[in-house]
Amino acid sequence: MNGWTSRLDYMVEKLKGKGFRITPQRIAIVEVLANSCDHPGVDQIYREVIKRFPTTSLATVYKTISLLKEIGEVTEMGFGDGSNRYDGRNPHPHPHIMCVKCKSIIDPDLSSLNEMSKELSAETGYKIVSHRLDFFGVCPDCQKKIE
Amino acid sequence: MNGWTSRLDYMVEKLKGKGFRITPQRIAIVEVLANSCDHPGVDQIYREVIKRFPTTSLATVYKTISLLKEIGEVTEMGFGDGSNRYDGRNPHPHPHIMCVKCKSIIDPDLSSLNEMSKELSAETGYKIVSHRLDFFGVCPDCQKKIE
DNA sequence: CTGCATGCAAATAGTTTGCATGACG
DNA sequence: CGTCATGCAAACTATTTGCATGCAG
Repeated sequence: MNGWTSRLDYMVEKLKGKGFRITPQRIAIVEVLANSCDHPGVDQIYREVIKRFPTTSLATVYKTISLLKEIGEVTEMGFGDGSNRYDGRNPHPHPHIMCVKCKSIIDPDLSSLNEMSKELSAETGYKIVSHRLDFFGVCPDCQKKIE
Repeated sequence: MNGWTSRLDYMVEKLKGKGFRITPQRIAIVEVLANSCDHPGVDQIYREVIKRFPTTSLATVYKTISLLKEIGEVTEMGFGDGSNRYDGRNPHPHPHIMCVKCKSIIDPDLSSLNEMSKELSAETGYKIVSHRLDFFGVCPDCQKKIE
């Protein structure tokens, strides 16, 4: 993120370093994940990837995402209703806001989360390893549109 | 919750008030949801219900849960991996902690969430309608068990 | 009685898996 | 060259839906 190496490169190098092979399909998938700011779903990633590698299969997309999840470079955001979205830019837990109308997702700034974890840990005795904080609302654009 | 009427009664009355029919299956399902502190999944609710109404179908469980979600008396907690858990005791958004080993879920005390929503609203222009805050960790019991 | 609720089975959607073929290292 | 990745199709799982029958109001 500091300029002399891109997130794309970082993820590719990490895969390489773990002994995984670098294939054009994987590069394409990682590239979409590294460059998408809109927290894409599998379908969206798939559609982007086949623009450049039309033979790529959905299974490969799933397998690659799964691989990236395992090495901790992609976060899956499950929304119960069978719609997973992915964050490949910042895989560490952080808050999201999803618009309930247009389904867009953004990353708001919000501190005081780590403190919360610690407070919680002390209070409950749990060893906190992760968290998720999602807000649901109506984005400014959708508020303007007449129902 | 204040003694002179139970959560079960409240939910049944609300269903009745909205014009829905009160069937023994619905009572049984609502009862499980109203009395379970462990945030049960559909399978668990189903298994409890057929103890008393062996003919109850899974479809009815799903339909009733869906109904209760619509009238705002049950919260669905989706965990992406196709494992929904439900909270029928306190349907308003509140934090959870799930143990990543035994999958138990408890409700910790944690204030300062509403402030967060307001701060967020002011910052992003979103009209926040809901949120979810889930922590993942290892519960005290599971920490004792040797891996 | 009348219509909504039930229960069964089939349909659906998202995701995973097995296996033969192909290509990275 | 050997092994791992790919792509296809079939398998899976959780959930939804259609429809005939049953029961609540």
